[in-house]
Amino acid sequence: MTTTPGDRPDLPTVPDAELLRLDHQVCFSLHAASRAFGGFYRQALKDLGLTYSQYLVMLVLWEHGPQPVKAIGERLYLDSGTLSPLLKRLEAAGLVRRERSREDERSVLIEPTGEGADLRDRALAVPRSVLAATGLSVEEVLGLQDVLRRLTTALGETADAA
Amino acid sequence: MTTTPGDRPDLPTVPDAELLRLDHQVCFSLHAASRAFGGFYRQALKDLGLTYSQYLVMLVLWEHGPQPVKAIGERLYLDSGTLSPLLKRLEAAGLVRRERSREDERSVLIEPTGEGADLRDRALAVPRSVLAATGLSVEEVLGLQDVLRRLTTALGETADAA
DNA sequence: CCCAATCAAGTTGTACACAACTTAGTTGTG
DNA sequence: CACAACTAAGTTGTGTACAACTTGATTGGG
Repeated sequence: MTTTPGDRPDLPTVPDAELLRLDHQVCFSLHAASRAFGGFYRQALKDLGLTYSQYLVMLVLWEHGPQPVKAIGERLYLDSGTLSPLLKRLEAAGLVRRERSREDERSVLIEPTGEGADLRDRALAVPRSVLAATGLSVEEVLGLQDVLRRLTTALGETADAA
Repeated sequence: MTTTPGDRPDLPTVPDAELLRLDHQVCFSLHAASRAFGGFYRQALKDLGLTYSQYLVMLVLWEHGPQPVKAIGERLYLDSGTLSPLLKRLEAAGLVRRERSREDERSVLIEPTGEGADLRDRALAVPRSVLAATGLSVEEVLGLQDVLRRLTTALGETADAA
């Protein structure tokens, strides 16, 4: 016990109840903020006919062009169990095409349709309203992202270790 | 590029692509961090037989005692659509009792069983390992929480407005 | 007193997320 | 060449989230 994360020699004597409360607040405030974001995006994306996760996939396609399911999954940290049905829904909505690769028959290439590509212009309104809605300064946003990325990396590594 | 974030008067001229990318990173890094946390908790809670959300409910019950579904929902920002099935699973696991209130027959009181109360001691190990796994200093954790809480509030308010 | 509005839970339907598994295609090595 | 190991998608099952709705209880205004 008495885990000392780095820079202070005197934080060991944190009582159980405090630790529990601190922990509760970290994981929970993150969870709550993520869901609040989800709620905002649900509104903002409603007339584009996209869910938040579908929007993330379209962002990847708009930014990096056609690519296999695997590559999309690596960018978004999602596996085929999540992406396969999601991509089928995007296909059913007429926004992407799914095409089995000739070079490697295991791979399926995802590419935006004309309609999917056109959607990008309308999607530009979304980030503007989101940025305004956060009420955060740009410095805070950048700082937040830095902490979150380190957190994601650290948690990912310990998960691998376990 | 005109990458002058924040404190200058000339930030309006942020090009579309930048805005889109910034936005992508905020919502996505939050989403990714939240899911990384989820993965870590999945491991840490496995031998307690709890999911992350069930753990949050138990935290509320351990900290504030027996209370109606409504109150739990207000603390965790969850509605009955999420809580009702979750609480049934906790009941089936023998960790809580659900009892219709006599004063107000609409309300259902949730209270930990003996087994549910006992689980608290074993759960104390979880926050220790989580705190260690984050790799963050206490200052960073507190700063993070502050930003996240303001973010949640701000996004919640604009959602109400819409 | 009565009934419309409100309220707490629960239900239904959709969409992630993810573990565990299956299927089919590819690759490296003996 | 053969075949085991690996890989990419997809499938299945469980568990959140959340909108929209239903049910039954409570309450406030006329």
